[in-house]
Amino acid sequence: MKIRTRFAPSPTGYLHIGGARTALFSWLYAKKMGGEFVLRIEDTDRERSTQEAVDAILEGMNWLGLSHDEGPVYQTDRYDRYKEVIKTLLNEDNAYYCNCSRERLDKMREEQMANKQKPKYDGCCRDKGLAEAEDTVVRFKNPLEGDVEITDHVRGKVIVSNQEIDDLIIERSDGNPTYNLTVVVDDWDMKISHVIRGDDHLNNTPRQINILKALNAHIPEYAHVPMINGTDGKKLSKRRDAVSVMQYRDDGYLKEAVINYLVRLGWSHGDQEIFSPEEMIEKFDIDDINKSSSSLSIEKLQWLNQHYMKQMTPVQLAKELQFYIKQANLDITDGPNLVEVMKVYQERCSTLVELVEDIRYFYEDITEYNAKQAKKQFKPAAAEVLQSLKDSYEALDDWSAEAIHQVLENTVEKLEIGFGKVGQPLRLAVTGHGRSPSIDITLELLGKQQTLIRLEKAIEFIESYL
RNA sequence: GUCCCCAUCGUCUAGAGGCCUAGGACACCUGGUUUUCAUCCAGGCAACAGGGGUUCGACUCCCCUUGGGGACGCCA
Repeated sequence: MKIRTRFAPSPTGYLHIGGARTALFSWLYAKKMGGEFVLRIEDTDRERSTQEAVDAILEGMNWLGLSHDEGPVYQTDRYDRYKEVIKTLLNEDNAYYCNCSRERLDKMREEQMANKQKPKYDGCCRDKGLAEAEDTVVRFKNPLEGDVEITDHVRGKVIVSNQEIDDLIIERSDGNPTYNLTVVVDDWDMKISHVIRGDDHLNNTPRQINILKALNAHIPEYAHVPMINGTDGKKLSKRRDAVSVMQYRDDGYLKEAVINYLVRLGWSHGDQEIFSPEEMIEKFDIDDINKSSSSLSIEKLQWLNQHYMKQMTPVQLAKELQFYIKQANLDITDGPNLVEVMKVYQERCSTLVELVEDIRYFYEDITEYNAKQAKKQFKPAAAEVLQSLKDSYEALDDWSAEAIHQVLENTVEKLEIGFGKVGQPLRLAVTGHGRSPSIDITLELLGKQQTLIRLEKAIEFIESYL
């Protein structure tokens, strides 16, 4: 049998990080098995589904490179089919019309809760043989006795008593089918062999299996993957955590890092931390997915991101950075060649956003000096050092890192002070803060003219301070 | 409340009864390299939730407790 997996989000918001991981797992498994990955949009909730959300999900999938082999299939395009299945269920006495009012249902639930019982539909209309009417819904006739057994690739065997499951609504009073019916029909029709989805659906599985059985349909294999918690170990929260996948891109993370981070959340292969896409496909297996939920760790993501940034070629990195340069409103037309800057900067940052900010001084005037550094480096004596450097650099024709470095050494010797007393004030003068690549390379990239201007400014700054 | 699921360092995890004095990674700390920062290298701190069984022997199996999560919708 051909392996077919699917990702079936409901378009009520962006693609969130947990959904992305589920999609990744489904995608990896399909790829590994030489199967197909289907994208299905579960938009039967007409109230909440939006086109913007569909676009956002597609954008997220696209960014991560989780391409689908089939779809996107929209459930709203398949209403005729759902109607047909519901009719079959009705005809075969596996479903019935129900005219219980919402008020009655609400009241019943309340009473059951008060009686320390699990709220369940009491089957009031189950044997009434009601006909379709204005306010009727269709309910599935769940078996009254026996157990449902789920064999899950992550959980193992899970057994649920049918007494725990009530007669769920499969068609709303407005004629729209509901989730539990549509997933079942779609997974069946689309010949989905493996349903890989979030843990939150585990409780729905027994009722879905019952519907499948009533339909005499093939029951797929299941893998319910655990949830992802926020950085504090609690449920993901929009306020604390970056939940949307695109937020990670905007925050300066490479898709390679995000994918690698996600694959290791709930899955592992021995002690290996870094996986190329090919390795992931080769080594991933749904039987190796962990049972317990995991928490997000931005530090680890940052480490992975830095790893992938270091691994890129300067040209690739420069290309990748374009998006962030635009976002940061930085104009790089005047200043050193970006690729050259990447060469000396790519090991120094953990996100692309940070990288843009770190190289900003090459392309824009310094508006202020880092206060802490200024206090430390811009002491009165530094003005003299900077003046000496400025004089020497002014006279320097060969603006190469080697020559620049030679000047530095000469200055150290001439003034009889330590390297730190020269290098650090100089670094602060030209970059505005205390960190940069080797100071000679930094100056070379910055250029002679800018170097002299900034030295002059720094000297003025120190003198005005006195 | 009822049902279902889960439980190893702060975090991600290895561990499928003896290989465990519980391994790796991130973070953190220390030292080295670096005129700075970062990288890199060396080292360190740090966990089997608790209690009962089963067994010659439990991180590994069973039960209970505790703690966390999920479901209980005319949402998906």
